[in-house]
Amino acid sequence: MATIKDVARLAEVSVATVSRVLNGNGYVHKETKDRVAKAIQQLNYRPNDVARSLFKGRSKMIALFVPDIMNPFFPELARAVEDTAKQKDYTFVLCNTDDDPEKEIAYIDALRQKSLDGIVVVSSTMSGDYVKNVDIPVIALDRILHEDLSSVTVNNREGARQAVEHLKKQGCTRIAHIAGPEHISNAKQRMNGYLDAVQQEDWFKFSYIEQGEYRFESAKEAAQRLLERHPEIDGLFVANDLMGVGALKGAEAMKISVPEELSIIAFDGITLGETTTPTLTTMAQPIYTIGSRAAEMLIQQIEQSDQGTQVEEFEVELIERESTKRRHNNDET
Amino acid sequence: MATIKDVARLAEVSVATVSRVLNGNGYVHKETKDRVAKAIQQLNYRPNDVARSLFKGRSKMIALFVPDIMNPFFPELARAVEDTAKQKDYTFVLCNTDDDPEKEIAYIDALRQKSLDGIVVVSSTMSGDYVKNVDIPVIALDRILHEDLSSVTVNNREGARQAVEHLKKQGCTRIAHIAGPEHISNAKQRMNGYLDAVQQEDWFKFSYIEQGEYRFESAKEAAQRLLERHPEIDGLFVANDLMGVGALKGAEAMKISVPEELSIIAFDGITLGETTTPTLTTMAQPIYTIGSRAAEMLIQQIEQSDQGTQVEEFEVELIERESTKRRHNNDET
DNA sequence: TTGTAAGCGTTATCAA
DNA sequence: TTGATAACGCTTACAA
Repeated sequence: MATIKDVARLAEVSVATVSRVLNGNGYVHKETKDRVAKAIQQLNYRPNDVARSLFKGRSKMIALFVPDIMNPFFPELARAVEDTAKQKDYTFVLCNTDDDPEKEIAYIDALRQKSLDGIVVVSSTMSGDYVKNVDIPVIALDRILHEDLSSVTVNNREGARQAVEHLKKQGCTRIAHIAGPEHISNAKQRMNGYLDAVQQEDWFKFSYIEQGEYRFESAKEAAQRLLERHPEIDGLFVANDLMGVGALKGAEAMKISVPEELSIIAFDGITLGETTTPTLTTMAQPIYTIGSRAAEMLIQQIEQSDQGTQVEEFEVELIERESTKRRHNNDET
Repeated sequence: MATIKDVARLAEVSVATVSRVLNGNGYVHKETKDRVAKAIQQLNYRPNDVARSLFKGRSKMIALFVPDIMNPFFPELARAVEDTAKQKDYTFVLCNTDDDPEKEIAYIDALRQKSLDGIVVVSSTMSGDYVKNVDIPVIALDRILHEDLSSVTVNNREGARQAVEHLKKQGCTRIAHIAGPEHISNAKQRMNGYLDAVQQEDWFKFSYIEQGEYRFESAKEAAQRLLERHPEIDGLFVANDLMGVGALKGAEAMKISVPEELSIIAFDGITLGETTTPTLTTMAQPIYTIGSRAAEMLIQQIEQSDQGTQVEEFEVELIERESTKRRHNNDET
């Protein structure tokens, strides 16, 4: 690979001059600039980013931390962050943390040694205090980590409430909930939204809530327990689509037909919900948008560090599919 | 961040000595070594990888190129490569190429500037000649790019043949195929495997093959065209699971019940096939294994560049699920 | 408008 | 067994 010295030699100027035309800094005579440009062309010269990074202390790399890219919610987020990174000329590093704080810290350590410039984090396990002491910008995505850490999320609580309202509108009269882990902020918010919508109903009992751990199998089992215990349930709000699909399977296993006997609505809007039978009604997040926005925000903070804490919340949107359907016993307009 | 100089000063030695204890090179007196170790501890010193990279011309970073991480086949591969990279102390860069040769080249260019050490590539569009001139190790994964480029794949042709044999064993008598893009090596191999199994059957016609482009929608339409044109079809081998799910949906749209009237088997073994109704029978690749193996191979080639071209082929395995079932009209033992 | 040279944080060569 | 120092390729004072 050609270096700046080779270019300088060929163009018969000093490396400083080459550097100047490279970066558009300082004055450089039109003619010499052309000479340098030609040399760069001839040698197919590309500046060495490592040398640049060493000098600047910055690498033009950002990372995305996700629990596990195999969870179908994360690929779209990853795609969004990567696209945005590329567009702004950053390299994209992907880290699977398995929600393990030690791994998260180990990654941060390792990446700091490479002068990583910033991190978009989907995590519920990283200590807020720890994050605050990381010396590069960090944006929380999808889950809130700490009050005064910048974040990009959706209106989970209100969206959850709307999901339940949708079931009511469809005529459901006993609506249960399969929840995500309480230590994950969005799971808690979604449960609160469910409670907002059902708590004053006289039929409501806390045993209408089951824990599904944001996992397929676990949600399938939760659905079965729920339907066993409460055969009167005719509506189910599931805290995310992955579990929603599990619930679909749970109902299927119990020969309860969806949506005829049981309506199911979930949350997220991942494509998985389009491939099941029946397809899954859901409160869709603008997944790509939030990922992309988080990356933008991060890069902005990297490039002009004066920014304070930024918090953005996007709205979810109902996507009606086959797993919910109007009940006959409720003929309101 | 503390530098090696700080450590040297604190330990009252030269930077050379610190470097020696850091890397376990050369002789260093036990006592001084301890002193240095203590200084490192006290300062919580971490060597600057950028400086190291500059000196060594290597970055301890590898990349994975995939067409699109949102395609459900790739996350597991990405996970495998990332895990392996981490385990060997490499940083993992993810690139979505959209099967666009220009993007692929642009990525390679950009990453070479960062002294990237090697690439695992899933691609059908990158020019083999181009790849051969890349000056770092490249391993092709899942798809073969060029005869003398190291690769990790599965026995697509034989696996496909077995898939069709399975349908036959289940009693299917008219077996069609939804194929992937012919320019993708594994798609072509799978089609050949299909042909191996059906070409001498007297019922076989080339119009039993439809193009599904490795996409859900497209496969759904292909299935509908196929079943419309050839209502006698009672078995369908689909070149990958994503399309298999599309085919399931196509049959559903036409009110053809699977597996009662039509058996469907696909290829890949992604989890998506476990969530559909009916669940999808498939020839499962050892996805994690091949990803992990490709990464290992890559790192091996990086660290001892004497290796020649290595080609490894893994075997696929039948996973029977609900979309195939024994036909009554065939009672062989 | 251009060049010289110091410095970014390492490693490795050579001498002591 | 240890220390000086050049080198990796770049950017940016500072000088000219």
